[in-house]
Amino acid sequence: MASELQRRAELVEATVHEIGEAGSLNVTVSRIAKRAGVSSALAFHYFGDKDRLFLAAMRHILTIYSAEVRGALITATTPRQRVEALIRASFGTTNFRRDVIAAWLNFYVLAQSSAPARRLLSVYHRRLQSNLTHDLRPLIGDRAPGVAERIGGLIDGLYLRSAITPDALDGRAAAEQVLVMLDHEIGTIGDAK
Amino acid sequence: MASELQRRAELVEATVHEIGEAGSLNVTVSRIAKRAGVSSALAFHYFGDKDRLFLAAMRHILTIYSAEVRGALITATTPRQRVEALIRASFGTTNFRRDVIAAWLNFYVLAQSSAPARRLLSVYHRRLQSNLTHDLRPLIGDRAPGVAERIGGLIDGLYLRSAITPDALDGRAAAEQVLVMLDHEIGTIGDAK
DNA sequence: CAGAGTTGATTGACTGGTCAGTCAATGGCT
DNA sequence: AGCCATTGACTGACCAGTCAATCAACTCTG
Repeated sequence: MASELQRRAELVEATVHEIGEAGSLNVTVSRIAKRAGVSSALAFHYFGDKDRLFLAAMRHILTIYSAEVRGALITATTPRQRVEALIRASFGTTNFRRDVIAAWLNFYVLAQSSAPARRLLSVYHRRLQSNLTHDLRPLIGDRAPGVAERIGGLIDGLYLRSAITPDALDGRAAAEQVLVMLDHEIGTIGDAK
Repeated sequence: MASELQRRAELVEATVHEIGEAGSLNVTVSRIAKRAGVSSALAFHYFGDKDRLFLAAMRHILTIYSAEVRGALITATTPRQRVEALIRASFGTTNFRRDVIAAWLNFYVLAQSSAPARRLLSVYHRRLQSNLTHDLRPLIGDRAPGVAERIGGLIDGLYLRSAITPDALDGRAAAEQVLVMLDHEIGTIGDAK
């Protein structure tokens, strides 16, 4: 017998994995449970229903992402380096695993109809926005929020594109593109209105 | 009795509408057919299966979008105006209908697992990229492709965000953000590497 | 022009399969 | 004994896709 925490973790991992294989949320709880080596009834026992299992999986992904961001930030000293770290972390290897990509895309879809998903998504958005703004402010002052919004938007957009067509644009190239934009935004006196 | 073309159009419209209400592709063909005022068997008769019905719906959306782009372009004379028209059209009212947004999001999800969907999506990407590059070239020469990729990426990213959280960022504001970026990219001698 | 044949639109009823969620029961650990 | 993990077996609902059968319009022919 395993502890509840172990089982929950295994089920969450299995959920992400299955979503990755299916490419959608059309995944049966039975398959997820089988991959985790338990019966579907146990999944229901621990998570209540399918939706909450998905949300737990997404929370898990966000937790890993946060950890990666923190890890990248500790080696950065200057504000510029910190911004770069934030950008690079967004296109890090973890985020580009096939299953994580699938989870993200479906997460966006789910956010349309599920308030809890929308809340969780806005947590990510606010955190990224806040991180970027904080480190941009020493560089460009009051223009920071606007620039942060554009950088965040470009990150999301390029992530989306490289997720679907990895040949046309890989994670490294996408990060470079964002950095180029950063240079243009920082090196200019043009104002964000 | 109605003509095949009429019925196909009605079914496609109904499909988009139902996807919008559900927020996902979990829509039964029966419901779609009912909304179109026909039996589900007719939908299968005309489209073969559910997937092809969805793809037809997405093609329809892309067609409308293309028409809107063309419409916006005819009143534009300078390259700069043309680029602006492209950007504004992407955030036009049609694209921001609830059901169209839902279709787009699910389209991205589908593109992961469906080759036809992926092909269709890449048509959109290439067209946008090509349009942008074409009109940017007179302004910035060889930097055009890189800038076009960033602008396209920012369009997609901000669309995504304003689609999910319309309060935080509406279509108009998103378009303005892209235009600000355009100014920074154009008004700078910084190079895209 | 009557009516027999043809073609395409349209459907109701059905099937085979799937799946979320339940529940009573089992088995191990303390 | 009591608690928690765990499950097998079920069910009630739902759904994609099929099929054989109508129905409406049009055409050809005598």
